[in-house]
Amino acid sequence: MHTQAVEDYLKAIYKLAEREDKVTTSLLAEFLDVTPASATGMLKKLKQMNLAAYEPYQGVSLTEAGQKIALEVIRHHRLVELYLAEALNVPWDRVHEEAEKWEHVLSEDLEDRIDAILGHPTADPHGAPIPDRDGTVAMPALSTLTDLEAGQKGIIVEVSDHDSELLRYLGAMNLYPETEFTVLDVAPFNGPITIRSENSEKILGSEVAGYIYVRLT
Amino acid sequence: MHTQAVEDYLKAIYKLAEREDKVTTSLLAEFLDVTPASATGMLKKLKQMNLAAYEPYQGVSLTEAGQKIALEVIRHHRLVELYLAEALNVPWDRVHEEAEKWEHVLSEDLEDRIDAILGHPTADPHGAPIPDRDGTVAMPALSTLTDLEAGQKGIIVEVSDHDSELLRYLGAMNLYPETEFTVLDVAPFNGPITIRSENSEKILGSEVAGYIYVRLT
DNA sequence: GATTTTATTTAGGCTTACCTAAATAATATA
DNA sequence: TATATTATTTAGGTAAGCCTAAATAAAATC
Repeated sequence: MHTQAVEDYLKAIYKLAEREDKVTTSLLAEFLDVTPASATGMLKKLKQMNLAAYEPYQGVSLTEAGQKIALEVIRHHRLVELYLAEALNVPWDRVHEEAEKWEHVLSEDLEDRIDAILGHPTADPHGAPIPDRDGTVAMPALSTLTDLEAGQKGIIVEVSDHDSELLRYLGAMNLYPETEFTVLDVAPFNGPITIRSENSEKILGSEVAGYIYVRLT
Repeated sequence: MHTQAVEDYLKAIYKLAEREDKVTTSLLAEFLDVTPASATGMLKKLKQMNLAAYEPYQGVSLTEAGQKIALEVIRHHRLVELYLAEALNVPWDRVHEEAEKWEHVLSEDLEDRIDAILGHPTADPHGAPIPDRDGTVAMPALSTLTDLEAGQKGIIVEVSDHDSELLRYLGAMNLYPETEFTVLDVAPFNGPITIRSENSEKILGSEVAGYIYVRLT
């Protein structure tokens, strides 16, 4: 078993690598809310443990072993999030922070029980995919709502879970994963996007729209 | 929030004080599986924080503040144990170790949800009382099975949860809390005790019988 | 190409909670 | 009472994981 800090770093590197082409020390440090110096120290350690490929000044990436652990942690996290939402009715804007603590104390046995009770789910409450036990994840190429044009129809697949304020806002508008919609209007110059879903019109600013990942239907 | 080590020490002191008239450094150290020197260090710290009354060479006891925290931790632990057993079907000989990890990451909000789902229970799967939110515990004076004589009837209230081997043994015999029984025979010289419960006779060695807490009916 | 700015690393410290070994206090025994 | 045994504490050290400040490398700008 690795320390919580090691697990957190691996998870962070994995997540950053998904959306940045180079994971730098300072990016990682900012993400984890530590100083770059602390991140440097941990990166050396991760390299030492063969969990990350790291060359000074050149950024970092995960080794296969590191990625495996990262995916295990993410699997724990997302299973717990879903369990909290489904079984304990924790509102979706709070599951993230609770799961952040639980993911590190979940035994494999309990993971299996939760997985079974939930019926081997494939996505967490925000629509993020739950990695398999063996470390495979479905990673469909998604658009964000800002990529669409008036007239297009789609379905919400996932929403960013980093800001709970955003989640409350979306929840209040009933914009959850699986929600279908039609784009009615896209105002120019990064203006608001108007959509129709569940028979009501909703107007979203472009920043919010950028946090909503969709699939065209 | 206190560190996990602080919480563990407070809980240990509370539990030891229940059954020993003096909680010494070495007793505590043995219970927590650390060296007496380490325990001394933590006791100084707990005194410093006003959580424990401690005089060198004189043993330790909890202050009111310390006891409050200890009871909160124990409440968390026992609620989680029960939840694991009821909701996730974790066998009763394993709930203790899982709860040991969870008790430190349980938010008050989640505690409330679990408490409500379980219907505000008063005892964990081993029959140990669950402290109230405000820190009150029912502490009935219990006998152990070894205190009884042939012919007496009783009900199992609680069993010791420290040894999972014991729990499996008792579980195999269906001797859970709430089980009613009649003492048929008590062999002399700490010999085996024969009881009848659920229409079958069971013979228990005196060591095992000493771990079973009962109430006469 | 020289200089400034930004990114990153190194150096040295801190805290928590543990350890071992040595010293001292309390208790038991002769 | 003197001595031996046991219990406890003190002293000094280790490992993680964080910090700040100073040094250095890389990139951007003149």
